[in-house]
Amino acid sequence: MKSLRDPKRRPTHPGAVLREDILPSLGLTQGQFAEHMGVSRLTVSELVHEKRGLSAEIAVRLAMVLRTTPETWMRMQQAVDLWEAQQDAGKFEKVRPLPKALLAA
Amino acid sequence: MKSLRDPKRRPTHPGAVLREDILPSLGLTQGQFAEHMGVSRLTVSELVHEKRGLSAEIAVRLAMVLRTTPETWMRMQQAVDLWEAQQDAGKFEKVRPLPKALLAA
DNA sequence: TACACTGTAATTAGATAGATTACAATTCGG
DNA sequence: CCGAATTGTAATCTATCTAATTACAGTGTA
Repeated sequence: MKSLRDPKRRPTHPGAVLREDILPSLGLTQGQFAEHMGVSRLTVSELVHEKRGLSAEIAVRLAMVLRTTPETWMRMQQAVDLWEAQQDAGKFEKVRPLPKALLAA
Repeated sequence: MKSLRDPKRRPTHPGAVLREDILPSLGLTQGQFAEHMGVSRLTVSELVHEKRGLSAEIAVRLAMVLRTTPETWMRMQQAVDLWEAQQDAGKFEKVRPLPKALLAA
């Protein structure tokens, strides 16, 4: 019923989790949270509004602050990145899949 | 015994897989493979020599050419990105983990 | 030897992350 | 209600990265 990466809707941006789950439940302001992360308030604000991607560095910082693993955050961002790349269908017109025969090896 | 993301060695770069597995088994030159992907020869060469990361766009192209999924390639690159980010231990000195008490919610 | 393939370098263009600063709008506590 | 805190946004700057193109030297190998 639900295929995984097909013409689906845009996957959840990690910033949405910060915005909707983490920050509210912590009762911290963006500024306070930014301080914990050791980044500027603007970095948090733009993340929360999905104006930028979540970099590996930010994933590590989040994991440290929240005492979790960076992989979770990386996975979410990866899903968004992949989805974004695939939107540009035109870019891949010249791609020539290899004949199945060749891929046996 | 083996922890997952600790002070481990650098994870395998996706370019290494191209270099050591894919290209040899296909018997294609870098130039030919680049044509299939619809990118320049240089892009393939630098990937194969791990001079650059594997972007989401390249992951999609590889998946199309090799008739697999882009996620495999993304995961490999993600591991490298995370490892790289964590090398810079100094960058994270000012990070202040939240008290466990606060993270109960 | 001639040709194909490869590694590399230089250059250019376009994106992106992050810092800093600034300002207007909004929210909220006293 | 008012002043302070918080927020959204914009502009600017630096640094980094991808990718294309072009070029050239080395290494094969038929």
